[in-house]
Amino acid sequence: MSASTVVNLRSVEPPLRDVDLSNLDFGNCPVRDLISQIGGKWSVLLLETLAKRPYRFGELRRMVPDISQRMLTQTLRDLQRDGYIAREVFPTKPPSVEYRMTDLGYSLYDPLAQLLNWAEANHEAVRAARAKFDQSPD
Amino acid sequence: MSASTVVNLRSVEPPLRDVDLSNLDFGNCPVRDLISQIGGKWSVLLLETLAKRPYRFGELRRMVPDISQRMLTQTLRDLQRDGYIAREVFPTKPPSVEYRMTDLGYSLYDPLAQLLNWAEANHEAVRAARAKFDQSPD
DNA sequence: CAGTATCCGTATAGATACTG
DNA sequence: CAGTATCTATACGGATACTG
Repeated sequence: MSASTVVNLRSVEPPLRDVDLSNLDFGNCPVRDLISQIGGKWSVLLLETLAKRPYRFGELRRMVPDISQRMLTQTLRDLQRDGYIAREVFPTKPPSVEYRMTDLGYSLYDPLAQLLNWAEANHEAVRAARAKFDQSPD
Repeated sequence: MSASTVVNLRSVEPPLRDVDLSNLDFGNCPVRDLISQIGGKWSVLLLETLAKRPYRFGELRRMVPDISQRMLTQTLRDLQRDGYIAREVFPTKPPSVEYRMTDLGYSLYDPLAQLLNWAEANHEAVRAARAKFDQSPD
């Protein structure tokens, strides 16, 4: 969890380099901070949508019909607060508001998309594992 | 978010094409499925730990002191159910149980680690954006 | 159009006590 | 040692109604 975290894929002899849980100090842990944000029910979906192009509030509502107005507002505000998306108000009559992804948002979306690809590619394996476990928990 | 979703990996330039929200069918959405699992408070932490080497239950408890016994058990079972980790019981006296990462778990950990690296590298930017927003919400 | 405000049910997680 | 069982607090998310 430290900055020196290395992806060690082969557990040969233990390099035993600590995951450094000593200063995992939640609330300050950037990883949990990120995960808990994108772990929200709608965050990833909105990031995916806005990665394509900017959208207005009402457009987003129509594109993600299952979301309630409340959750759309809240999720957008959270994403904006963290700097992933920007909100621009056009003083039209009636007012319109546009949301667009920021550079920071795009930089997040790059590794995030790789994770999403993994999910797409491997969800069958996961479902299989799950079915097997539910049948006979080892 | 459907099975036909194609996530474009271009790390450079024009971000992304279709997301295909038309038939996003939650409950079957592999992405939400994954995100909601690793979105749990302890999943990522345990995956990181077990990516290093196998650990026994008690060792995990000591390495992640904040976790309750209940949540440790539950999170480990969930991760096992999805096939990310394996559980092996040694009929010693008293019994000992070892948890280790599976191949599927390692394959997940690869893209996941990239996301974690992003979090480490950019959490200052996020914190800054957040502070600015809290001071004067645009 | 793009939000707020309010209410309420459910899911998630912690504390504590007990067990094969 | 490695868990279960129970109870409880809170966070998350949905529905509905109202507004600049």
